Amino acid sequence: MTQPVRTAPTLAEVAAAAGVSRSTASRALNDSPRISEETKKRVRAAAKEVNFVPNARGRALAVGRTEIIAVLVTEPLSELFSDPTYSEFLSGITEELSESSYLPVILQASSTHERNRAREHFERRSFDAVIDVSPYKGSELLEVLRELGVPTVLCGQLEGHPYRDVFSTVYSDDEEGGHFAALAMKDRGRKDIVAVLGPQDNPAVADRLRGYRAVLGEDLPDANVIYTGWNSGDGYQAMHQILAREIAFDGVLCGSDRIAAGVITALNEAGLSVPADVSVVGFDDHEIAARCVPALTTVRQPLREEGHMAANIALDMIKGAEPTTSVMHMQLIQRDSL
Amino acid sequence: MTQPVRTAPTLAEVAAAAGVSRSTASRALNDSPRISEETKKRVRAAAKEVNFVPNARGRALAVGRTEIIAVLVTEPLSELFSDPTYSEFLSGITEELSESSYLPVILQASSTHERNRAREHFERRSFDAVIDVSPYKGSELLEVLRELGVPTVLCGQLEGHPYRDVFSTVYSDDEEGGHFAALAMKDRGRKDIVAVLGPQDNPAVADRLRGYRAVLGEDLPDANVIYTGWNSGDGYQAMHQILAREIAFDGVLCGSDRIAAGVITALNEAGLSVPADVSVVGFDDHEIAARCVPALTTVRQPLREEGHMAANIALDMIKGAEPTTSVMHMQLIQRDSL
DNA sequence: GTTAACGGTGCAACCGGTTGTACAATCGCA
DNA sequence: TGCGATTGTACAACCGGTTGCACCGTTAAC
Repeated sequence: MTQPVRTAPTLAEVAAAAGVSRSTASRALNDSPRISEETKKRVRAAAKEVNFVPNARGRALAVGRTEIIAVLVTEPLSELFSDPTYSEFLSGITEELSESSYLPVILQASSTHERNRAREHFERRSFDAVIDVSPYKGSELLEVLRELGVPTVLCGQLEGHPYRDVFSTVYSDDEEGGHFAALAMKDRGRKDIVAVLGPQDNPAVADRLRGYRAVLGEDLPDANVIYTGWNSGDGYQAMHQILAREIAFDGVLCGSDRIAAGVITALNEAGLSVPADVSVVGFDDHEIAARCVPALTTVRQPLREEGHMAANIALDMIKGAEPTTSVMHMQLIQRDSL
Repeated sequence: MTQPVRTAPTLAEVAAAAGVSRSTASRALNDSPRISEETKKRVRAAAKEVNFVPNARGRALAVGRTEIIAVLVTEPLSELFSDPTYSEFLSGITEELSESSYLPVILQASSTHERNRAREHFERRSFDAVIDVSPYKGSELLEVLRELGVPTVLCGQLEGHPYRDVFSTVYSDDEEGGHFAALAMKDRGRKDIVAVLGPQDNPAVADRLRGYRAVLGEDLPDANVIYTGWNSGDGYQAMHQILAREIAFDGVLCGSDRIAAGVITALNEAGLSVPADVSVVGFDDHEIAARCVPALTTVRQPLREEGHMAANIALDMIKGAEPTTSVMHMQLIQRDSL
């Protein structure tokens, strides 16, 4: 009772239906200038008739491309996506590629097993390019990609990475972002700052903290730095802890806008007013930021644009372009929480 | 200054190096019984020598398979992965496939653009099978897959879904899980129950609630049902809200173990003891459950096994097996929080 | 000594497209 | 009328593997 498996129509059938040769049919469908309008019309009609779609395997072999780009994820997916910013970045990639005929697929390679499979498919040239979302780990795979000469884009700042001249790099300047947020606090005259950051092992978190510190120095003591998750619940809980300590503070720098939302809720519950008593600055310019009460001053990270950029660089490299490095800039979005 | 792009060695080169024909080389590498051990050894040595890996494009064309399985995600990735259970499920898939030569890739298809690209690649037969992680949405794609006869596994219970006879289905029985959790509460003599669930639009959440209700009836009034996120911070915040309401309750059913962890923290802060004053039951049997104080009684959802099952069914269908439906069973894990 | 059986190998076709080149038909122009 | 230029099409090779079948040299059996 299975659906009769319809075997897909081939170019030969289309050609026969249109009364032309395979080559003419191919050129007609690819809109070659050497084919007359009349013939093109006939071939297209025939193709539509039999529901023809060029087979990826045949096409890939002929043109030497699979038109698939792998988005490589070398950390556990749960960890990756607990940071909501990644989905924005990934959207940027798919958005950009949807203009082309390329398809992005996410390749998880956190375990050794997975890495081996991935390696194998890289060697087989299953993908035309690779975008590595978290190049801090899994460097054996990078080694393989380098050897194979697969066009590769690294997302994230790699200090002194040995492959600078082989791979392209895209990142936004997290330290600069921290700078902006901290400067805003300073300009507002805030002197006793608390930071509620994301996970401690996140490199972006470290960079942002460095940015904070460069501006604030001792106004942001070690004891006032809290590492937590990225969600509003995490911010809420962290702020509770801080309030319980009964230390004096007049500003909170947050690792994400959702953290900031939770922080504001907790502050309000404690009878503190934002921004009158305490200033709060978020990070990301997530859509939640504008909806907060008060509307959240935050640092905008051009994630979507970063995705666009990564995708475009990948496409260029497929066409033979040289590797490049591209730094995206942060921007302070002034609203009412400061 | 680019790395000289090493063009990959072909089978012909291996054959030449080993002094045999292409066909013999192919058979030797595929361990055909028709080739002598001696020759195999020679060919393998030659292959190793030039670092030969069969090209995916040529191979795919010849064998009619790409050896890539698409894991289709039709909701926004951020939403999907905010539910931590998915990563476990995905791990199950990759784990199982890593035994084979197949590679799973995640295909995001939430926007129309993305769906169109996906559709195109399905039609081109870029993938040998599809595992749909959230088949509740994006049914046009399912229609396409059905028409194309692409082996497809749906993960999730689809009541009265029209494609039952064409697609395979794998799901774990969420209602049964809710049943188990609620029964445990009832057996313990708890009568005033609060439920802190996941997001309201999640189908699994609805099924679990139905399971709770079937057992508890009016012991779980509507007003005591709270929808929130999946994280401990969310549970913490939700429990704060409940405590603020000053209603009487002696049991909390949680939508995830992380929610439960947050709930317990909040209860303790409020001076309530678990399980003496309040019983708490989690969901998932996440690794956090055993580490809670007190250790968390929870419902184990066999996510990893579900992933294994989905992967295996996909492989079987590729080999021509009929579609099947497979229901995974929940299990109550008794610990100390009840 | 001839032949059948058999193990080992190579030739060539095939998978499904794309593309260089040859060729036929049409046209313009002298 | 004859020529080259131009246009539209088809033939055939190619991408890089796999595989049906024919063929070769042994060895064993008669």
